[in-house]
Amino acid sequence: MKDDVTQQILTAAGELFAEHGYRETTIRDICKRANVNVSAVNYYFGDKERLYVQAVKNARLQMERRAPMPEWNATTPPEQKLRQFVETMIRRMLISEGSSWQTCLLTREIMEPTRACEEMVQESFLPFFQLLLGIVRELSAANWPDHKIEKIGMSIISQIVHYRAQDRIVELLIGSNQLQQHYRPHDLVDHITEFTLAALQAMRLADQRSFDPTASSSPN
Amino acid sequence: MKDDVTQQILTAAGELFAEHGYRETTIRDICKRANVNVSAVNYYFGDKERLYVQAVKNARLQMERRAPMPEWNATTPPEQKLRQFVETMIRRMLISEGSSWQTCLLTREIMEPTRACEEMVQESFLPFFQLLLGIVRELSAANWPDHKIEKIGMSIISQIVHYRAQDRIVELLIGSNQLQQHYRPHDLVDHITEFTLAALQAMRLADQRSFDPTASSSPN
DNA sequence: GCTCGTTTCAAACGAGTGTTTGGCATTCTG
DNA sequence: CAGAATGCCAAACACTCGTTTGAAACGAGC
Repeated sequence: MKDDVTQQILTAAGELFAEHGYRETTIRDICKRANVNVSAVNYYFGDKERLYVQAVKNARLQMERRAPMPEWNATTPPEQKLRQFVETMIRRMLISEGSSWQTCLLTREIMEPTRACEEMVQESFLPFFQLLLGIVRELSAANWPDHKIEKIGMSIISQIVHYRAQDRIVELLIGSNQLQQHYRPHDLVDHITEFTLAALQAMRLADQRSFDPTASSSPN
Repeated sequence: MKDDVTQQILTAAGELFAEHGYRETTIRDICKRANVNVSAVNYYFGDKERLYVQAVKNARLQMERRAPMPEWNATTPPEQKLRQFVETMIRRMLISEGSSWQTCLLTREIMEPTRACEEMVQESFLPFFQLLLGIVRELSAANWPDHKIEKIGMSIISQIVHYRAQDRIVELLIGSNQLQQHYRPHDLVDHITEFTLAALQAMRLADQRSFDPTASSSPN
């Protein structure tokens, strides 16, 4: 019975924290949704802050379980890896079955980090980002410095995160009609992959040209 | 004297709202910083929410005044326009003289829109975004549909906003050493412009090739 | 059936917050 | 100058919220 109650509280808390944020969510609201007494939070979790940290961790684990990274072997081309990376991240961020309170909560934590943030970064984001950098490295010229690879990685991440973190603004800028028609997860994966691969291709080409100006002489 | 007091309150409120958010800043904190009595807020602004809306508007006007868009004529090449657009937006978002509470406050409003958001979008963001779309259109193939242009615009915006909205995560991912060394505003303008122009160039090329496969036959 | 540890509950506590109030000081006005 | 209007202030009010409390209900083990 104990595990049952804690899980009920964790879920209710996750949903409410995701929707309204830490400060705007009251323990009373959480307990009402979880059908438990107000003092249950303090009894099982100590205080509101520790409940929040647990709820964030719970959300992260659920999210990773829902959209795991695909497995690759040595022959998988980097273009395919990049596409699948973007696909996985979009799935984690934007899947709208039940509109995924898990990612909403984690996005809040990205935008305004609290004590729950550091574990999230260490356990999840840093390895995830390193994986991306490896893919980008495969698609880059050999002589590019690390900080250039990292900036490209940031450019990729930012495009994906944008549609979750600034979703309200996106809707206001392009209208909800366009949004439903042309901004489905699949469309976004296509666009972001295409845009990124195009950029990398042209940057490799420009780099190569600067060493070997005879390759092509078309100006502009 | 009246204008003096309201301006003092607006500034104090803007700084505190930017740093701690709406809910976490109290009227008492604002009035203490502004050296006025607690009841001054209700006397001059009605209530806390209306003060917040005014503070956001005030911040937006100050930000636009600080980093106006450059003037262009008919002969300005679109590549230069894009670079200057990115430069202006980076300056608005990231200038750290006094670490610009104005943009912090506006970024909060982007991430979690309140009643103050709609005016900000209508008055500032929408025309700004339309301007960007015009530039992108100049750099695109003639047959690309509107939603493709818009997605490219989003890719540009997102790269810039990312460094303000997710700045804590950026620091955790790349380390504060790297951040100070390679992520100065100027470096970011360079990278984002280069990345975007490269993407557009290769996308134009790919588009052109699909109509005229004889242009180049290099595989990969 | 009794006991003891655990879980649940209604009620209360105490700190913090937005807002109001009633009066005092200052400034404008006829 | 008298009086009205405005600006300003300390105190109080009303309410919310996180947390605590003390007792009741429950359940396993002897």
